[in-house]
Amino acid sequence: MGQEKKKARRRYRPDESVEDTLLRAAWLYYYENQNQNEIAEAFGVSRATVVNYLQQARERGLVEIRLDPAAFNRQRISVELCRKYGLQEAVVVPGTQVSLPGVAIGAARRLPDLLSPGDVVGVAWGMTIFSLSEKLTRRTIDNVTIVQMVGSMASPYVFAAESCSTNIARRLGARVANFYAPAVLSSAQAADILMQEPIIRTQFELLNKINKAVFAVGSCEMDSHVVQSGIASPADLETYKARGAVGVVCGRFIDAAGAHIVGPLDERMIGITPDALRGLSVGMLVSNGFDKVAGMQAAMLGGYVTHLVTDAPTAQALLNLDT
Amino acid sequence: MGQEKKKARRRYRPDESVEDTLLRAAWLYYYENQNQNEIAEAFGVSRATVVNYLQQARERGLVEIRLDPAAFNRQRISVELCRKYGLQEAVVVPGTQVSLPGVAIGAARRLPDLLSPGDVVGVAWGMTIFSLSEKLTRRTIDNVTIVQMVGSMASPYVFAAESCSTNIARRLGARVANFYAPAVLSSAQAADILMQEPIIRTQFELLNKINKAVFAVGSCEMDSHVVQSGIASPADLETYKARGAVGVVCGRFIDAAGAHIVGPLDERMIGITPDALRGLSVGMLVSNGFDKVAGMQAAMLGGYVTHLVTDAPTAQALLNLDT
DNA sequence: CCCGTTTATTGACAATAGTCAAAATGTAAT
DNA sequence: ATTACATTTTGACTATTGTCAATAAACGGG
Repeated sequence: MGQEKKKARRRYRPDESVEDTLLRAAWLYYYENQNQNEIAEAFGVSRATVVNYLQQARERGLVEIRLDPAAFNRQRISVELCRKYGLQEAVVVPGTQVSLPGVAIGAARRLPDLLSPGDVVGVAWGMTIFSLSEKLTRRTIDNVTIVQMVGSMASPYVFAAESCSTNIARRLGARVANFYAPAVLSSAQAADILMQEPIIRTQFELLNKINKAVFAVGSCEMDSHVVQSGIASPADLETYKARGAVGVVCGRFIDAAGAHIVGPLDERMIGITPDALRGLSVGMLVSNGFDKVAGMQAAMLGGYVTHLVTDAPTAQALLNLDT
Repeated sequence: MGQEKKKARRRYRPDESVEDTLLRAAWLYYYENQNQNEIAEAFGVSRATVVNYLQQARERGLVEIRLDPAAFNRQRISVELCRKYGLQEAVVVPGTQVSLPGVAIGAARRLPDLLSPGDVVGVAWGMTIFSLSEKLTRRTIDNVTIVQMVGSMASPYVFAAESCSTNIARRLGARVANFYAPAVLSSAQAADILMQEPIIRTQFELLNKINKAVFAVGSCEMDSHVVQSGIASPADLETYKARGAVGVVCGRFIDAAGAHIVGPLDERMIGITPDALRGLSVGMLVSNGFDKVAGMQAAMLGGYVTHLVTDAPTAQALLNLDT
């Protein structure tokens, strides 16, 4: 009838679930290499709408773009790190800069692949882990439990400590068990009392069941996370440093060999001890920065780490260290 | 110095392996959402070169774009197919047309996910399987053996029968065991003699070890694959049809319930029998087209199928059938 | 050292994709 | 019905990406 341009004006598409539409669009675009114009025509919508469909499909996790993890492990620097520290895997984020967002992306992309149904995953908290938690894309893994490994603190950063575990759990469609306790109390007695609380005991029982864990190391500089977050005072820090501390894992100080240094703070702390991190099927250390190198090495020598995520400059620094 | 435009003319990048470069480019592009201009600048090359890097990264399988398999299984039509035919999974390729390339892409994208190290995978041959084999992207899975399930024939198509298994094996980095025999011989005696040959016996021993299989069904129309490829004469076809044949699996005729119809041809054939396809951990049926519907249903009722890949129109036709 | 060959790279142009404010549609309350 | 509000879609504009023939560097004899 020669008046095709008179558009049958839009209606919502009720006859088909939204996901089906997104999936169809994504299929044509990514698998059949049709362009947005062709898809728009096939669907009878504008191209801009197709752009939206594709965006939504990506947001919902219907489309996943991933770099082959095996390729990272083939990198020279990664191979050398694995050999030097006996790691299962080292993801070295490319780039010449020390980049927190970079390692967070790297860890976020890798983590879901390392999890299986039934896992109980311990999660520390801090800037790095929080950043990781935000870069994770939605991807449900059945029957996973995320367990906060260290009590919360009023954070010096913009995020709440428990949001690390909570974010991760939400994005993975997992259960979450947070600590309803501060990381450090004012006295050993207070800590003891709290430790008797059923809700805290339950958390510790869960901590005994973790088979995988994700954590960073903190440095022993004065501006480090342990101090900033109020877990340790500058004086505490000095005490531990005098006893050989080179890094912090889950709020606990470790020496150059990775051994847990039990000091005055420890009896007032609520959280996992490093020893419980040994022998897990996945111990993912996510850290970068030259100030962390000593601590990272210690953590690896201590046997807490099976999977390392860091960036190229930090990786190189780790390789340059003496063993 | 004001003369930045004077380009330091290109040299090959020797200091770094090619893959590292590709991986770095892909990282920045896909994970850090930098555009090609930024990457070109960072690398000190032209943007066109970055385009090439990214293309190569995709070709080498460093980048993988995948649609969430779970999403396909959430589709109404897929759920209904699974229920009706007791399948583990039904991948229904979106679209309103019957599309061979479509199902080939669908199967090619799904197949690697279903394989694990150590698998021995039986592969039939035909137009569909060949198409699948060409759409597969390179992705190595350790210690996989691909076994041709049906003897070869001078194919009426452009491809050689054994190229189905060979292509698949190559793309998966797997071993391949092809049949050095025709699918059908002129007499039962000839078949018997051939069956005694060590090289053929070895192949059959391997066929007994397959734990997964990929195949299509053929129709019983006069223009069907079995006839075209010379396995069956039109007269043979009529004989089997008179005995209730509705489809062909691995060159063997099956009835509406999926039972293998043993007829005059069978004793002259070299290849797996349908019964050996039952009980595998993956039996992937890849087929589409209205002429195949009866055969597909028969194959599913016969218990040969755990995973179905088809297109939307064919899927709908399968659902419309009486059981 | 020269010269043909191969490979990697580039610039200019064409094609494709993303953005955003405005308009159309759906929804829910009055 | 009518209105106010939220959501979806759209067109026009801009940004980004892909193509391809031309060109420079590396390679491999003779």
